[in-house]
Amino acid sequence: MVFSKSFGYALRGVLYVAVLNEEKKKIQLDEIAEALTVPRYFLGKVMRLMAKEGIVNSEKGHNGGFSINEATLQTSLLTIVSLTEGIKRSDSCVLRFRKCNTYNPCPLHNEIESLRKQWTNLLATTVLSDLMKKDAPDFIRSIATV
Amino acid sequence: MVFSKSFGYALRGVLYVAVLNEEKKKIQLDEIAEALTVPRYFLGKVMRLMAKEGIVNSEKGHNGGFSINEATLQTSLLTIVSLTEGIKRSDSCVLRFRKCNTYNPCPLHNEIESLRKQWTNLLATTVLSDLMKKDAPDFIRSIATV
DNA sequence: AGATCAAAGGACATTGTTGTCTTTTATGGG
DNA sequence: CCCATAAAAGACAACAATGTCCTTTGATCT
Repeated sequence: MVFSKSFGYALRGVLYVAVLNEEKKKIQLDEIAEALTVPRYFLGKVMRLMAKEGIVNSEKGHNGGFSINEATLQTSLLTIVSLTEGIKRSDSCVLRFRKCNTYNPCPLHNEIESLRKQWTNLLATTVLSDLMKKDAPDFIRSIATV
Repeated sequence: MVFSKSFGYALRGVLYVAVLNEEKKKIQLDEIAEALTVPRYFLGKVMRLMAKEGIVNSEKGHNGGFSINEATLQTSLLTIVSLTEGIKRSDSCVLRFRKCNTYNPCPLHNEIESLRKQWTNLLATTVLSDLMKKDAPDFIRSIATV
């Protein structure tokens, strides 16, 4: 129930671009990294992945930078988790028992499945716009550092 | 909601010792590692930690090996998680927002806290004896490999 | 066209987890 | 007392996640 740093950088980076969309359409990596106090080049890789997956737009050169698109605000947390966590948190048994599944469940299988479903459901139904506050400066403060 | 390999090795190693207690009191590392198909020396470190924390007993030399004690079967999953996961999965915000807490909650704070509590409660109230089956061979098969 | 800007991409360092091997220490048996 | 045995302990290798730096690519502006 703890996600990678990559996930945190991705989420907060995209949210930063999204919340500033009213003010300026294009945001540069340097600004994001500084505002969020996040390692610049590592954030670059993460944002690149977000752009490649169509969650944000990115443009090179003069007046380049990251900007939101039609998909951005409707992107679910589950999408970002999936992209940044790889296949790590798959459906393997939490207790790391052998061949634990519906037909051959470990002793906690049902309880764990129930929690896992609630958890996945929360991530799947929460989209980025659900997380944003109207008050941009206040919101930025809330995502500024870990 | 996925634990480290160390956790899995610790849990399954201790369970193996516990379920064989009827047959023989002392179990050697070699046997555990082979039965569970687990890296021997790494398991050694993990079992050493379990012994140091009093979750199992260990004795050197002739007729040495690991054995259970009064605490073993009453050890909770939360205890083993805490020992093997360090302080990683602490109470920091799952969304990795800044200073997220009761007074300054992130947008998902309450939902996440609720799930986190259910999860912690499950781990805290489940002890090793809850996981074990009467049928030792069958149980060993169920924990034999990941 | 040339200069400049900003993301893309690749090389490499650091750190933490996992895995392997060797030596040391403690215990019981002959 | 000496030897065999088994865990303890420490050194080191492999691997993945994270973090840093440098070069390349593509776009815009003059």
